[in-house]
Amino acid sequence: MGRAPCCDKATVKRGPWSPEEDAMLKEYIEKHGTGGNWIALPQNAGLRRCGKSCRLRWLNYLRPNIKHGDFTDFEDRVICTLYASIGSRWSVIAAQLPGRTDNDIKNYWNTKLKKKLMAVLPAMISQSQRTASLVSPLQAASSFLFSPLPHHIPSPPLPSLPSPSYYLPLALQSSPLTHEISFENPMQHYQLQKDGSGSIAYGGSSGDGTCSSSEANCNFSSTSSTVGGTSSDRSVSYDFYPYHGVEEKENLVPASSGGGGSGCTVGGGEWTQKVAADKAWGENAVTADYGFEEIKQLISTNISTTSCFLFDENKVGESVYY
DNA sequence: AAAATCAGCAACCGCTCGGTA
DNA sequence: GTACCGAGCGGTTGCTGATTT
Repeated sequence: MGRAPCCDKATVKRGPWSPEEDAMLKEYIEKHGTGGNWIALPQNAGLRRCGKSCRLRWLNYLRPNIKHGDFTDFEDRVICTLYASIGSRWSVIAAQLPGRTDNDIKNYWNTKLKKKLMAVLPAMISQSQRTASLVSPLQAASSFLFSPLPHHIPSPPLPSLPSPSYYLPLALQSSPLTHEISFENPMQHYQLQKDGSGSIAYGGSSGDGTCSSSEANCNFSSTSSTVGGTSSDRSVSYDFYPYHGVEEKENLVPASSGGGGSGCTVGGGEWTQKVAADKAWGENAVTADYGFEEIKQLISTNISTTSCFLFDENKVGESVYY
């Protein structure tokens, strides 16, 4: 037996919304709010629409401060970085981009961003293979696609951040920041140091957790991490997007209790994702025929190498977790 | 100029999750 | 403890305008 439909499809209007319907819905919600009951709302508002349809229309189109149109490089980066970290959780990604809806981002990814990456990656991969570059194909692709972020983004001081070292992509950082503050503070400078296990962990500096607009090394994005030291000492400066709004299970796990120094784990392992070893850039031949998963894995691999810095010199090609 | 193809996006569908009786 | 219900989410569909043949 199937689930009962949420509304009577025979009496409910479907398809595109007319301006009149938009006006009715907008007027009703502005006057009365949603009342936390989308099912009853269309009837109260005098609309012959399904409650779900009303909700969708409001959230994706009529809600105030909705941004439509071109996505900026900054938004592209946020989407790519978060997609690599958490996958297709569009609502979470949308929460990081004020004015953007999950539907918008999803459409944008599927129609443009994915293709953009696909178009550039093959060339970048072959280049990195030719030059045995330390820069991953996706890093190169990202640099190619996205110009550096402007340094004039206002950055009021951030609250202190936890100081322990972490083995997680900082894109998964659960921050107490408000949405607005988070947006105003898209960058956070972290120092990474190689630890004794061969992995490199984050070392957040709680006392100096600000990133003023005048700081020249505020190069947000995992794909544009700058190597702050020599390749031998592997001291790396890393700038990240303070991610918040994730569930408890996604919270950072301190290195001391986490993956034992051999991997990047998330929560109780529920979000642990295996990245196929043979997708590791530079390790094996990579074809230009990328599918959705391949792109994700490539990005993930990139995140692993630039955000987690978990490449184990002794076990090259071993599965990487994040 | 017309037909075919492509791309973008709004909207729908069905599932999961959380709250509650 | 469980069944039910509504909200929310992500995947998919289908319409429409743009572009190509």
